[in-house]
Formats: sequence, structure tokens, C-alpha cells
Amino acid sequence: MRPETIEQIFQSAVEVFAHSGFERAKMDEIARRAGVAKGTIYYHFKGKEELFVALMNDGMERIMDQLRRRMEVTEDPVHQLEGLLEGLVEYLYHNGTFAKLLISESWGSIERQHEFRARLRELVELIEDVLGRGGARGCFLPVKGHDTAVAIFGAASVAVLQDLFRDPDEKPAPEERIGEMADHLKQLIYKGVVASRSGK
Amino acid sequence: MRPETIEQIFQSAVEVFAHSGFERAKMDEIARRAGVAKGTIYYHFKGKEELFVALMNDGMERIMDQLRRRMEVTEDPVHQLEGLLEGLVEYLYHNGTFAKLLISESWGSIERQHEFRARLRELVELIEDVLGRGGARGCFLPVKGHDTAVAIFGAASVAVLQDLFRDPDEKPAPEERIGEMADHLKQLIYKGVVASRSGK
Amino acid sequence: MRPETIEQIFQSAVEVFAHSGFERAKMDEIARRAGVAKGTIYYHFKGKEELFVALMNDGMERIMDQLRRRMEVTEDPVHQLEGLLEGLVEYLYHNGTFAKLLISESWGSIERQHEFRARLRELVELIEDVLGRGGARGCFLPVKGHDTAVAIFGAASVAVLQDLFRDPDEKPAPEERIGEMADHLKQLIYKGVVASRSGK
Amino acid sequence: MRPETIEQIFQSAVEVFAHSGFERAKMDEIARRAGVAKGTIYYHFKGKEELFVALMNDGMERIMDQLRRRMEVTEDPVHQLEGLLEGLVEYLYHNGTFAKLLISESWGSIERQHEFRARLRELVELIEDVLGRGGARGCFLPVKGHDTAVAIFGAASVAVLQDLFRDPDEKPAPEERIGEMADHLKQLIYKGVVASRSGK
DNA sequence: TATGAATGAGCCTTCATTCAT
DNA sequence: AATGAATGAAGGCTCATTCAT
Repeated sequence: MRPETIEQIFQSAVEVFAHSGFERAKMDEIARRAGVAKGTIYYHFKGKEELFVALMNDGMERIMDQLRRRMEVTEDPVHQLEGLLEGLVEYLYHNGTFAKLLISESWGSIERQHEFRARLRELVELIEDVLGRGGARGCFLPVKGHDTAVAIFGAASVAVLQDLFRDPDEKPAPEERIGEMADHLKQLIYKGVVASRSGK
Repeated sequence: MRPETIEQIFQSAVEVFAHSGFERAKMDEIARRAGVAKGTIYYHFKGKEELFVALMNDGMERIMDQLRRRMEVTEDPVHQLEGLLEGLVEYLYHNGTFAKLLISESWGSIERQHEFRARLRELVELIEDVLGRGGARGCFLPVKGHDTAVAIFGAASVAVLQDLFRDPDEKPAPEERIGEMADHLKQLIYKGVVASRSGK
Repeated sequence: MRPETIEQIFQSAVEVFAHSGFERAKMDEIARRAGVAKGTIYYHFKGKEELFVALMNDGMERIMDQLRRRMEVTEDPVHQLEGLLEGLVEYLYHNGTFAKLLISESWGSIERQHEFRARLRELVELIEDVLGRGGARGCFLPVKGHDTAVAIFGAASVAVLQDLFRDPDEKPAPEERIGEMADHLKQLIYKGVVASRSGK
Repeated sequence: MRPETIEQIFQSAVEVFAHSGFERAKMDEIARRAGVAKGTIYYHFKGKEELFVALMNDGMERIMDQLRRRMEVTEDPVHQLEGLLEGLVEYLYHNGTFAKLLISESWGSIERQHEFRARLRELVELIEDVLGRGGARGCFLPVKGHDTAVAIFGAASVAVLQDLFRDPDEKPAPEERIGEMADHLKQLIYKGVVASRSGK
């Protein structure tokens, strides 16, 4: 009757998992913040693990949706990559919570972590595809797709995280930072850092 | 240099922390692998936290040493950046264990994580300095130092991790991959991905 | 006689209690098998305990009915005892479920268990009466009634249980086994095991 | 160093398990009675289940020892059976705790219960062997071994339990009752209940 | 009558840490 | 220096029961 309850648990879980990481997160805390009894969580989710995975899948779907939508507005791979970078930075910045989990819970051999990397690979493939299409059209250099795509993802996500977790008092307006960071990333990824290219 | 026992604990701790992450790592397991009694660890280290921090500091010192040594061989910022990238990839690849902890335990508000990010900032500053010097000399584009440096670090470390944690059966020879990956990163970071630059 | 819903709950409860014992039995499971919502059980029964007691009382009534009916067909205590043994074995064998609960939930100091033993005592008294009447008529040895009656009940019920819970693949036809076991019990209880009796 | 601790846990566990049954028994209570911290139990036993099984195995070993010793004093199967009955009644009476668990936790399909019945079968085989040897020598009637042996065990154990759990105020001296009950069982099992056998 | 979402006390188990030896 | 038995706080999960609909 009330999908409301599930939604509350979900919201609360995102916050708590993000704040504490999977291991330190306490079901008690999630329940408290959601304003439900502990048992209620277990009525809707099989356990901590399932709740977490449901959460991450949800997050991954959202980000993939956003990125795909960004890419549909143009056919030009260069613009598409631009959209990807902006979308990625924007989403991660607004869901720092999710960004943190994505980066910190993706490495390891636990089942959950396997599933995670699989999802992450989808995102990387999105980037890879753009690079591939652009390479075919001659508007991108012939880069080695996968490694480069992963590197681009790593650059964006770590940059966002580092920004989110710096001393809270010196943080500039988020919206401004998002634009700034996306620009810096675009510059790095589009042109690289080396100046003189004629002589090379 | 270090007494036998401590060294064994250290080695064992690296393995266990890397395999399980900080939270899942058990002091029991560390003691078992080190071949010492659990109490012995507490004789040498104040607790789990201290052991972990000591470990990470050690790791950070080693990587910083390696990177600094790489940079001393030349004065040319372009070559220095090359050395940095190679050194970073090489070290992280050989110490995947450390790479994983570095990336997954750096974000959060626990004391230990603060200390971590502080250390990481040192590494980023190393990159930033090179970019700065290169920019001053005109051999680098005038990039926004900090963001770009973080992005470069993120690109390298996530790329290495993704490689280390992919399906174990399709892994090529490590040494080969290290060269390859460093090359791909260098290309990305040096030239970017966009092809036509004539108009610029 | 009983309304549909209650009957379904009853049937389901018998199965679940028998399969899992009182403690391990879950109201959820009982409701599921009965095809009703969990709340429905609580609409008809005060709780788990009451449901269980109702069940056992029902079982005890049935078995007592069956045994009493068996005894009415003759006046001869020897034949009556025969009927008791056959009836007991037959009933327990066909209601292994009940047999198990009877034997395993009867010992302890919880209220429910007291009530149980009280019921069981009724059954034992039935046997005791037959032995008493037979002793008065001279067709039974002058045995100490209560102990012997309990022993007879124990012999029959444990024999049946042991048979019901042995490896499922080597089980012979139930009907056959019932006759067999009743015979063995009759022989034991009628003649005992010692051979030479002339010299005594 | 201190097998003392384990012994205390063992003793306490026997009491608690017997008083409450496996499911209702609380590790907290066992620890409290043993005078140790809860964790101490888990230092020595893997869990509740293992503790319980260890307990039961210990009990079974003790009873088998006692019964085997009883049987060694004579070669005559009739005397041996006498020893078995006396030993069984005596042991169960003195370890009502164990008797209860034996009878109430032996039926079911959980792993632990399988193991239990297996152990119980050993005991039954002891009886079966005596009956077999006696039958071969002609001092026992040619009874069907297994069923009869199970029935004898059931008779003895249920008789003891019924006695142990009757109203506490009307209990006679234990030692006296043990002798009495063993006698009643011997009479039942040796001669049966039917009086006139000449005419039959 | 019947439902099923919600509850929360209760329990088993884990594990970092201590300390007597 | 080293040991390992003992500790106990903490946390995930279960499940009988309630109640608004």
C-alpha cells in the first residue's frame, strides 16, 4: 500500500551507506533515519547486502539514464563526449554519496563487488563506444578504447570525490564548481596537457 | 632494519587489509598469517587502526620515494611527467593491494581517512608541481593545476585497479600491461583525444 | 463441521509443527501453507501456543476415541490390551507428525508441557485400567500398574518413531510394518523375552 | 591451560539445554551459569549447535561405557540384559537432563537430529546383540531383534522421563525409585504381562 | 472475516582488545 | 618479547504479535 515506506528506507540507506561505507553502516541507524522499525527494513529487503545492492543498481540506472539522455541530443562524438563528461561530473557531484560508494566498494572479490564492477563496465562501455565512433569518423585520435575509457571515468570520479571531501569550510558554490571541473576535465581529455605539438 | 617479528606482522597485515579492506580484515587472520600470537600484534601496535595507518604511511612513503627518484633524472617537465605516470602505474600495479586501499579507504570522515587524503594530497601536489613548472616554461598548456593533477591521479589509479580486478583468466603478462597502460595514459594525458588540431 | 478457514489453518499447523517442532515452526509458514494471511491465524487463535495446544488436544481426543472404541468390542482384558496396542501403533504410525510432537514436546516445565503430560496420563491410565482389570481377573500377572503402563506406551511410541525416521529408501509398505510392529510389541509385552519358564 | 573453563561451560550447557531444550536455551544463560563471558563459549565452541552436539556425544559415550561395563561382568545373556536395564534406568535417572534431550531432540530432519539417531542406534544395537546371543543360546525367545530392542529402550527411557517430570512434591527417594522401576521393567520385559500360559 | 505491513524485543555470533603468565 | 585465553560491547537478523483497513 505504501511504497512510501520503501522509499524512506531507500533514502535513509543511501545516506547512511554513503556516510559510513557498507561495513560501518548500521541497520539500526538506517531504520532510525527512515523513521521505521528495524524489522520493517527486513520486511522489504532480505538483508543489508540486498538493500545495498538494490541501492547501487538504482544509482547505476539513474546515472546511465542521465548519460544516455545526454548523448541523444547530438550525433557528433565530440559533443557526445562533452555531454558524457558533463553528465558524469554533474551526477557524481550531486550524488557524492553514490560516487563514494561506487569508487570505494567496487574493488574486491566479494560477490557484491563483482556485480558492481560489472555495472561499472557498462558505464565504461558507454564512453568506449563514443570514443570508437569518434575514432571511426576521424574526429578522435585512434586511442586504445578500453584503457582510455576507464582512465576518463577514473579522472572524473576521483576529481569529484577529492572535491567533495575537502575541508568543508573552503567549498565554493557547488554549481560553479561543477562547471569548472567539467571544463578542466574537458580540456585535459580533449587536448591533453602538452603545449607544442608542431615539433613533435 | 625492522625487527623480524614486526616485519612479519607488517607483511601479513598488508595482505589481509588488501584482501578484505579495513573493516573486514581480522586481527586474528593477520596474526595467523604472520605466524605470531594475536597478543604480539598488540605488543607492537596500539591497535588495528594504528597498524593500518602505519601501513599506509609506509606505502605512501615508498611511492613518493619512487616518484621523486623518477623525477630527479631530468629537468624537462614533459619527461618528468612521463616518469611520474610510469612510476605511478608501475607501483600501483605491483602493489595492487596498496592501490586498492588507497582508492577505497580515502573517502569518508573518519580520522584515518582524513589523514589519508592528506597524504594523497602530497602525491597530487607532486603532479601539480610538474604541471606548474611545465606551464611556466611553456611546454604545458596553462591547465588549472589542482583539478588536472587529481584527474591524472584518478585516471591512473582507477585504470590500474580495473585491470587488476578483471577476470583472472584473461590477464595478460603484468609487465607487458604496465607498459601498455602507461602508454595509453601518456597518450591521453599528453595529446588528449580530439584529432583535428590544425585549426587551433 | 469446522469452518473452512479454521480447518485449513489446523491442517497446515499440524504439518508445520510436526516437521519443525514447536519452537522452529513459524507462523509465516503455517499461514502460507494454509493459504491465508498471517493475521487470519490470529483472528482465530490467540497465538502460537494456543494453536499448538488446540492441535494436540485434538490429536489426543482422536487417539483416545480410537483406543476407547477398540476396547469396547470385547470384555476380555487380554483382547482389550491387544486392541490398545494395535490402535496405538496404527494411530501413531498414521500420525507420525503427532507422535513426534507427543514424544518430543511432553517433557519440560513450560505450562504447555504440563498440560501435555496431563493428557498423556489419561492415555496411560487407559492402559493401566486394562492391566488392573486383567490382574483382578487373573489373566494378567500382578504387575505394578502405572510403571508398566508407561513402559508399554514408551515401547510403542518410540518403536514407531524410530521406524518413521529411519532412512526413507529402505522403508517397507506402511500397512505391513504396522502389523509387524504391533505383533512384535504384543509378543514382547505378552510373553516377555525369557524362554524357559517351566523351571520357575 | 584451564580445561576447567571448558568443563564449566559443559556443565552449565547440560543444565540449560536440558531445562529449556535446544531452541529455548540461551547462550547468555549458559555463559552466566558457567560464570564466564559469552565470548568465552565461542572461543571454545564454534556455536550453539556444536556445543550441543559435543554435549550429546559426551553423554552417549558415558552411557555406552556404563552399559558396556555392566555387560562385561557376566556371560549369561539373561544377566546381561538385566545389567543393561539397570544401567540404562540408573543412568537416565541420574542424568534426566540428558534423557530428556535424548528423547526430545532425536526426531526430526535437521542434521543434528540425524547424528543423534545414529548414536541412539548404537545403543539399540547393544540391546539387540544381547537378545540375539540369548536367542541363539535358547535362553531368550526368538524375538525380532531390532523392533524389540527399540521397544525396550523406549519403555525404559519414557518410564524414566515420566517419573522425572511428575509433580515434584510427590517424588519418592530417587535411589529407591530406580530399583523399583528397574524391577518393573525387568518383570515386564522378562515375563510379559499375561499370566496363564499353560492353557494357551 | 480477513489482510499484510509494521513492529521491536530478543538472540546468536563476531571480533578488537586486554592481561596474567 | 610473546602468548592465547578471556572478555563484552556491538550488530545483523528473526519472528510472534499487533492493528489499521
